[in-house]
Amino acid sequence: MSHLRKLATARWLLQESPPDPGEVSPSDPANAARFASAEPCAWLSPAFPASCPHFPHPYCSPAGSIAPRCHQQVSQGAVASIIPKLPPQAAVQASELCGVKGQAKATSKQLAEPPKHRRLAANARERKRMHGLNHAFDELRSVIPAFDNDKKLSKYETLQMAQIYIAELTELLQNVSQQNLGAGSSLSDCPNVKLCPTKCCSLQTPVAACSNIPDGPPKVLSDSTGDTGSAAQRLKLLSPCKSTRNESKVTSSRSDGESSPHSHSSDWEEAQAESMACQRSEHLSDLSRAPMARKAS
DNA sequence: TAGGCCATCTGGTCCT
DNA sequence: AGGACCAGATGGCCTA
Repeated sequence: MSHLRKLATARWLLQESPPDPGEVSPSDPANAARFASAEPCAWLSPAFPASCPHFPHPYCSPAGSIAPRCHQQVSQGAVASIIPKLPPQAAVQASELCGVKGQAKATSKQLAEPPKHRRLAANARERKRMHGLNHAFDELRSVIPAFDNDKKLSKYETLQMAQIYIAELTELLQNVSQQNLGAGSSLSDCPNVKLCPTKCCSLQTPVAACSNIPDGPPKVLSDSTGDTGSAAQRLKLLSPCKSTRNESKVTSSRSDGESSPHSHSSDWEEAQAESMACQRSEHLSDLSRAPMARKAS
């Protein structure tokens, strides 16, 4: 868990540009306590439930109907394409659910509601829950590296990429820590190295090495190759190889986990890095096989 | 047209 | 008892 906390801070520190208003700074004393908490839920932005300016209530539109995808990156067209799927009763029920919070408790009549109404209410809750899950996936997509593809990452790919991204950031931290121990000079003298400015977390190690570290999370990556020496560069190469990578893709990545998804690319020349990727891919492969085993049972 | 991905519904289970 | 969570089923949309 401490790794995740470090990464939350690392990601913050890697950004040179001022954060978005909605972004959370771990150096903020108010947020420091959150990031210091051992409970991951505490790390979530308090603004999360109302993070979408269009729908103040989480996943409920102002009109009370379900907002299928309450996220800035989702076009209105996408929303419109989903809303009609909702059965009319469900929309009505959802509006009731969305507006009922904080209001009077259920009446005896509501308590004795027929099973059909309960089923509809459960459907609405489930819908809302899944929307929350999708929102979380969207948030995750927004912070992990991705190629400039039109197509967004699938849920499965998003989880894979997040896992790889976290592993690479962790490795980056470890590498720089070792450099810090080995080198006699203070890394804090290097303009490209930033130390966690607060005691909000245990991260007192540099979060960026003095070589080829991108200014921020590589939101959009090109498929250009270059110096593969840094961990950050390797991270680029670990990014999905859909349309921009081709030829020697080892196996295709399937969301049902039937094959071993390999994330490394054909132009990966560093044998060591390739070895690492293979190990990671094997690990991912193991993970991806797990659901199949459960299915088979 | 087949396959992938997704949203939704549904019933079961667990938890508070 | 009611809500959260989960997984299976189903149907729609999109793409190769």
